[in-house]
Amino acid sequence: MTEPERLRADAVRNRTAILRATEELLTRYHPQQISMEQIAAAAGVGKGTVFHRFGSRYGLMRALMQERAQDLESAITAGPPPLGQGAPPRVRLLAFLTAVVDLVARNKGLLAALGPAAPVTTAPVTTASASVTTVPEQEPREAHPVYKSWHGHISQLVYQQRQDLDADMLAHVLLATLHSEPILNALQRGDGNRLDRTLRDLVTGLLPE
Amino acid sequence: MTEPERLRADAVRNRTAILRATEELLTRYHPQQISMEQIAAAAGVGKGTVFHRFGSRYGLMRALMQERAQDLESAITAGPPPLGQGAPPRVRLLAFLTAVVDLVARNKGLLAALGPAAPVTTAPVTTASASVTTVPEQEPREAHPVYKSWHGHISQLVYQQRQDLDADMLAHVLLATLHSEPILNALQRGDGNRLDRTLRDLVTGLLPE
DNA sequence: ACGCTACTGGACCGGCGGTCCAGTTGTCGA
DNA sequence: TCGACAACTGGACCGCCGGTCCAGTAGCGT
Repeated sequence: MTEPERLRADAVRNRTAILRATEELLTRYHPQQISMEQIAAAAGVGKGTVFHRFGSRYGLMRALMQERAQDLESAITAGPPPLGQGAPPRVRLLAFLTAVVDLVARNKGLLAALGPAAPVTTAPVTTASASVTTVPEQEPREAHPVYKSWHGHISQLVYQQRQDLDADMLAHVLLATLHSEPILNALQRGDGNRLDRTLRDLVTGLLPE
Repeated sequence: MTEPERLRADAVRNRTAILRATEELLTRYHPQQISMEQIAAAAGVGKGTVFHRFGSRYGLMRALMQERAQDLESAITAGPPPLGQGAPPRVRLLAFLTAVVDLVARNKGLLAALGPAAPVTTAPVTTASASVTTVPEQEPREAHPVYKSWHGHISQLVYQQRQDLDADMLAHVLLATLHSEPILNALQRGDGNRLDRTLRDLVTGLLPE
C-alpha cells in the first residue's frame, strides 16, 4: 500500500521518536491540549523536523492512525475467520465491531484527534455592512483513509445480508460511535465491553440469524 | 429555566445581533473556519462585547444551541403526544429521534461547533529528558446541557420498555450519530430522511411492538 | 438633569500551527 | 577513503486566534 520511500537513518529514527512521543502524550492528555511544539520537545527534536516529516498536525495524526490500524486491516483481508473471509457476514461484522472497539479503546484519544475528516482552510473576514460578492461556501471534507476503509467494510457486510437496508448510512451511524466524546470517556473508564454489547444488540436486532 | 437577567437595551440588541451573525456564518462555513473576530465584525460589534456577553467561544455556541433546542425541550415536557407524555415509550422515542434529526439538519454546523463536551485547559510542556513529577492527567470533560437533556430523555424511554438493555450506553450511541462529520455532511445534502429511517430501523429492531 | 454603573470596543497578550533557511550530517559514487 | 551533494535538522520567525483589559460611552433610575 505505502511505498518504502527510502529515508536517511536519522530521519527514520526521528520519525519513530515523534510517533512514539505523540502516542505517549495522547494517552495522558486530550488531543486539543497537545501542541506540536510539545510533541517535538517530547520527541527530542525541533519543530521543523516534525513538520518536515508529517506536513501538518493532521498528517501526523493520520500516520499514527494508519500505523495502528494496519494489523486489523490485514486481519480482515488476509486473516482467518471470523475477521477474515469465510464466516457469514453477520458474524464477520460482529467480530469486526468488537475488534474496532478494542482498537479504539487501546488508542483513546487518537480518533478524537483527527475526527473522521481532513483539515480545513479558514474563511475570510466580513464586516457587518458586507459586500455581497462571491460566496466561498464550505465544501464537505473528505474522510481519512482508515475511516473510509472501515466504512466500506461495514457497509459491504451489511449489504451482503440485507439488501433492503441503507447499508451506507448504517455504517456511518455505527462508526459515529467512535467519535463521540462521552463514549470515548466511557472507553477510557474501561467500559469497552458495555459498548461492544450495545453494538452487538443493535446489529443482531437488524441482522437476525 | 433561565432567569430573565435584566439587560440594558443596547446589550440586548447586541446579544441578538451576535447570535444572528453567528448562525448566519455557521450556515456558510465550517465552525473551525469561523473566528470570534469574524463573528464580532459580522455582528457589527467589537470583539470585547462578544466575550463580555458569552464569556468564550464555547459559551456562545452553547447559548445558540440552547436557543435552538428550547422548542423541542418544551414539546417533550409539556406538549402533546407522541413527543409529549401519553404515547408508549417506543413511539415517543421514534418521534423524538425524528425531531432531533430534523433540528440538527436545520442547524448544520452547530453540533459540530461545540462537540458534546465542555472546553479544555492546555497541558504543560515537557522535554524529552523529562522530569517524572506529578502528572496532571486528563479528566473527562462534562457534556453540555442540551446533550445531557437529550441523553436523559432517550435512556429513560429505552429503559421503560427494555430493562435488560444498557439504556445509558445505547442513548450515547444513538446521539453519537449527530456528531459525526460524514453524517452531518449527509444531512447538509438533504439526506435527513435516510438517517431518520436508519435510526428507526435500529430502534425498531431493539424495541419490537 | 444627573450621576452611577453596566456596557462597549479596540489595543494588547501569550501561544499556536506552520514556514524558512542556514547549518549539519548521512549517503554514495569514484 | 574521501569529497560533495542532497536530505535532514531545528530554532527563529510569521500571521492569526482566543481571550483580557480598561478608558471611554451611554442607558437607566431618581
